[in-house]
Amino acid sequence: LGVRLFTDFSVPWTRSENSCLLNDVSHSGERSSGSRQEQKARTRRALLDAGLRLLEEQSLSSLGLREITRAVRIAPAAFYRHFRDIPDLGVALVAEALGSVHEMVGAILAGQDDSDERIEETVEAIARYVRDHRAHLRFVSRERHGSVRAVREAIAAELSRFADEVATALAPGPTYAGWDYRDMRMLSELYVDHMVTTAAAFLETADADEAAQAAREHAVARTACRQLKLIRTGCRHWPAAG
Amino acid sequence: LGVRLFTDFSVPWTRSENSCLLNDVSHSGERSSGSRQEQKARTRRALLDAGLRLLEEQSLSSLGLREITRAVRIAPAAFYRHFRDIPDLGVALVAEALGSVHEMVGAILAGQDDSDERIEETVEAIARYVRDHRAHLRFVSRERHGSVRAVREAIAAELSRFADEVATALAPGPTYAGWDYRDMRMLSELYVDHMVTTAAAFLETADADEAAQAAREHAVARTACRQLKLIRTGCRHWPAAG
DNA sequence: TGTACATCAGTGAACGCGCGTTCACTGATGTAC
DNA sequence: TGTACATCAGTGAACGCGCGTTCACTGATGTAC
Repeated sequence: LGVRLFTDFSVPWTRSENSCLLNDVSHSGERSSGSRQEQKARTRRALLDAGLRLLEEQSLSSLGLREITRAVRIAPAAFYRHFRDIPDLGVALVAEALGSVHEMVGAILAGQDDSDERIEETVEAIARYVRDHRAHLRFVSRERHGSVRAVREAIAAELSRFADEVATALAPGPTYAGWDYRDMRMLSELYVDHMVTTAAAFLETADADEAAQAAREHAVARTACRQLKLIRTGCRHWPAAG
Repeated sequence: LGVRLFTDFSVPWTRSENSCLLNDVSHSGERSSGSRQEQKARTRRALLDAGLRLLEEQSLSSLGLREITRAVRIAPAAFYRHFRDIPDLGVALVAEALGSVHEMVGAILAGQDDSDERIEETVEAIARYVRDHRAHLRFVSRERHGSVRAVREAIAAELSRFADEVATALAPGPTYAGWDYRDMRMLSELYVDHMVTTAAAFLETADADEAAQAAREHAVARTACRQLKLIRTGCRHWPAAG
């Protein structure tokens, strides 16, 4: 057993849909035990990667099982060794995509203050994160309101966790001394929604011309910073005197 | 020529995919001139309605041309008399959906002040609008970041127009006396994004239990109101003193 | 008013195609003795 | 260390099906005289 996995999309050179290729992933140096499950894990990864790549230009509900297995160069039926169906793969992608966002959010929240510099660093962190995880975030942004219920719910659950984390991290700050739970929650939801909107805006700055893209990113960042500063100003004077 | 158009989804009673039905839409009372184009317009409407209905549970990229024509009970080929392809129908739906939102936004902006009552009326207007135009708004929310470029761009263009309208309407207010164009633009974009997010949240309150749905709607409305009040507070103290 | 002709929305059959799922199978990896 | 057996990731052929698009067509509506 063993198959060379492809995640590139080069045109196949054979006419047959599923070409059988010799294994060239030798495990000679590794401890033999576990190599079967390692191979399985590698195929699973290849399926997720290929799916993610295909999802940059389409939505989950139109993604074909055969399309993915073709990209990975395995037989269609092999898909079922790893996922029940396409939505199941989608849920796995959500876990992967938003799991790693938790780290970024944690880093942003650590040692939080509300200085201008902090806001600018936060927006810059989002910009960087989008640049480095474009495919994952495009997927989440697209499927957040997509037609696959299980995926929508998985995303909503993760975003709700983000709101919890933000609320917990901010609450001890001096700005929020008199705030009740509802206030903290509405603020953290506003921040999370703003983060999602900003990330989506960064995603849409993609441009063939590198300079043009940088300029558009800069514009999005400036707007996002001002909006965060406006919200911060609101926080400092909350609840409103009149 | 003439065909009875169906927009209901009842199970067909014949085994043949396209059953030919007698015309029962008589035009006897109408002036004969224009009745051909009226019939065409009626079919077009039926296609849009059926598409919209099907799109409540799927995304545009997975919507089938045959699926729509089956719902309307016309031959698949007849679709091409009205739209070039499915994305083309999608763009028509965007124009329809967001065209009517312009009216609501206009009504909200007319005689704008920033009292608590005003904010609550605004959120209530959004809730009502979502209740009355669920399918249209679900479609827009889903396709805003969907995989069909033409539709995404049409939506983005409309939202940008909303931001313009909001900026123009708010600018004369006393609160915004010292604001430059960039500030007004970032604020109006924040408002538009917030409106979109809130509308999407209302969409997701759908629940079989009517009382449960009302409760969830109320929770969304309360949060949205507080967020708008927070932003308003920010506006009143903008630019930040420290 | 009546007749001959043009228009064109909708038909229905045909096409080639790729889809998701099933199934018995293969053969390398892993294990028990 | 060697042998016999179990496991199971991946195979490849087959299935029935619905898809988007094309085409020559039909026949009611509309128009010119």
